[in-house]
Amino acid sequence: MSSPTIKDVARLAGVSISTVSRVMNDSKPVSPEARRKVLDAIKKLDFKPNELARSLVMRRSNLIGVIVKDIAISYMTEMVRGIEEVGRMYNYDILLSSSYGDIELEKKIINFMFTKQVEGIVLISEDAKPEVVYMLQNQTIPYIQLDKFYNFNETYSVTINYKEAAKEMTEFLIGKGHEKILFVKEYKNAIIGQEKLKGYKEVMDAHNYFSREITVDGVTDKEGYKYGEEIWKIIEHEGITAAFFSEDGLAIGFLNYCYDNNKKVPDDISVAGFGDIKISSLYRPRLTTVREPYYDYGAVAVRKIIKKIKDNVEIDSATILPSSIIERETVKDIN
Amino acid sequence: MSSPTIKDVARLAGVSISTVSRVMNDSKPVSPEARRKVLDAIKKLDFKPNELARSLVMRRSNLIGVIVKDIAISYMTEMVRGIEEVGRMYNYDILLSSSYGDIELEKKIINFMFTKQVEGIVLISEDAKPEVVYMLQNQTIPYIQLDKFYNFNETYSVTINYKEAAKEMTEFLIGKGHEKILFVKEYKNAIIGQEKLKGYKEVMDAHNYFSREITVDGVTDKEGYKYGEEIWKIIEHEGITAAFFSEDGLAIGFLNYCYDNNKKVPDDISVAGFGDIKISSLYRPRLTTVREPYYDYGAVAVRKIIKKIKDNVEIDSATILPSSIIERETVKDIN
DNA sequence: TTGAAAGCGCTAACAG
DNA sequence: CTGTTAGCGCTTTCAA
Repeated sequence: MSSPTIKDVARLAGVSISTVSRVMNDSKPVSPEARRKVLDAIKKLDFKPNELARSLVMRRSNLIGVIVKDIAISYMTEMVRGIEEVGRMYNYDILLSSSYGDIELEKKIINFMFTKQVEGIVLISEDAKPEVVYMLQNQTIPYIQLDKFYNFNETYSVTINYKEAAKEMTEFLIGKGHEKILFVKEYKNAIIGQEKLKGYKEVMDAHNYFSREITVDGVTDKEGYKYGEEIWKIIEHEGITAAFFSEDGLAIGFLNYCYDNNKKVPDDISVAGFGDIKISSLYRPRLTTVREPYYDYGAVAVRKIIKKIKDNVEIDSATILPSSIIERETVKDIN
Repeated sequence: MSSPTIKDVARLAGVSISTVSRVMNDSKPVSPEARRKVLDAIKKLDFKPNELARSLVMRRSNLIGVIVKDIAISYMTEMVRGIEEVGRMYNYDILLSSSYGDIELEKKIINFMFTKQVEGIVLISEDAKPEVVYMLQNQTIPYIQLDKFYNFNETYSVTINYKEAAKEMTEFLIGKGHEKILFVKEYKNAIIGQEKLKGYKEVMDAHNYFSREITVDGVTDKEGYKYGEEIWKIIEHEGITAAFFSEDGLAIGFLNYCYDNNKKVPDDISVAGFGDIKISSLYRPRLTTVREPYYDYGAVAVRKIIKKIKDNVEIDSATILPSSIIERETVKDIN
């Protein structure tokens, strides 16, 4: 009934369990004769080693715990993909859990992952709470935080240079002839949002253009839509020609608002986003935006974790990846 | 250095490891005194039981293996969400792997999951190959297949009644005054696509309307776009007023084609989809479509698996969930 | 109510 | 090259 064990294989092959173990792992020389018998027995019994037992004795679970806020958020999915693909290259498997932003649940999940003996953790929670970060810091398993909005510099992470990226986009807009640019910033105290804002401001200042911002309470299309009217008022009132959203979700929501209210993009207003989430290239008009390498965030993160596991060498706390401007259809050249 | 074990707790508490185990699991009466000492020790050492060891002896991993074609496909994500949320309710964790449609990899993953002692498997591969299904059938771990395009009736699954749903949508379109309706079908031999087509045809026949179909080699917006021109020719040539796509992805691609080629939806052509994937309600104009309960597919699937695990009672091979028509903006009332 | 001991399936000295 | 043995960290008889 229950699956065969190494013992069954040994018995059938007429050797000891050590020999079986040795051929399975190629860990020590085994005579061709014995090897053949073992291999035969394995095939005959359709034997599959119990990884749990192996993990127990090896003290290696080959598991990476991934905690996401919500797997349905498309950019998180991209990250998970990166994690999974390179994880598999190194024979690591993914234990996945969603926290839905519930901090107590998140803490429970982390503890739970410890009990499952994960060898590393990547936390994708958008806005990890200090308590949680603290938990992670005060233990020995390597971890990386992949937070799109908040990130604590003391923590291991992989990001782009948000400020530089925002500067580039602002320059891009200016290059297209825009001087009155509105910056729409996510959340109130999102650290990363602040960075983007800084970049925008620096460039505007350098050009002696008047900078104008509005902060929106959220990051999704819902909020972009909700604030549409308010944003539009500013646009009209101040003669804004381009709106630079700190998040694609917000931009898409605003695009929806425009569609529903008969404002033409980019004729009536140019809009730029930040992130290049999946929908941005699918939507019409296609969103011009800053591309963040989500897949690579994940890929690099596991790579760092695995390196730490293998070599136990301290990893640099932050890795900065390149970003780029993706020009599509929502920004008009008004030169 | 390494984390404390049950032995350490026992030593510190001055009791045997059995006693520690008993208080952890409430498995047998323990004197209040001993319990207190154990609890103290646990707290003092910040002891976390090793689930691997426990699983080994209990022969229960509390793991459900989930194999998806690609986690970045949005409806799959929804399913995974359902799996995860109800899984957690029963204390099951998700071991996630993507197959990217590679059948050899898929088989490897399945075997691998067996070695990890998963207690159940849910396979979300869009078009599981017979070989793979065969593997699943010839072993004892419960499994469920969640395939959107192909599904083998002999296999455990949870779906909607595709034919009925397509009938409803066709009736809906007719109710809006459309008589010349084009059905755009995914793939060549997708069984589920056939079902939808049947539903459409039955209704058209019943009304004595001429049915017209085209089969497209794919299911995503890419193909919907690619076939846009061909579809449009048919529309013009045959005076079609509404196009019913067997998949939302296809419909979105076609909507993009229309946008890029200055065809107005729904003024020039009405379009309906099937699935209600995430983008369908975000896109403008919003897509009128058939809603499939993706989250519930996943939720019901695990529930069935867990029931099988717990009660070892045979589960009905297919569960049919309700679907519904979501009326939005892409279908015009031409009555 | 408790502890000793066996064992889950496997790996890794150790001796031969 | 091979078998014996001692665990990995935990649960669970079995006696006491």
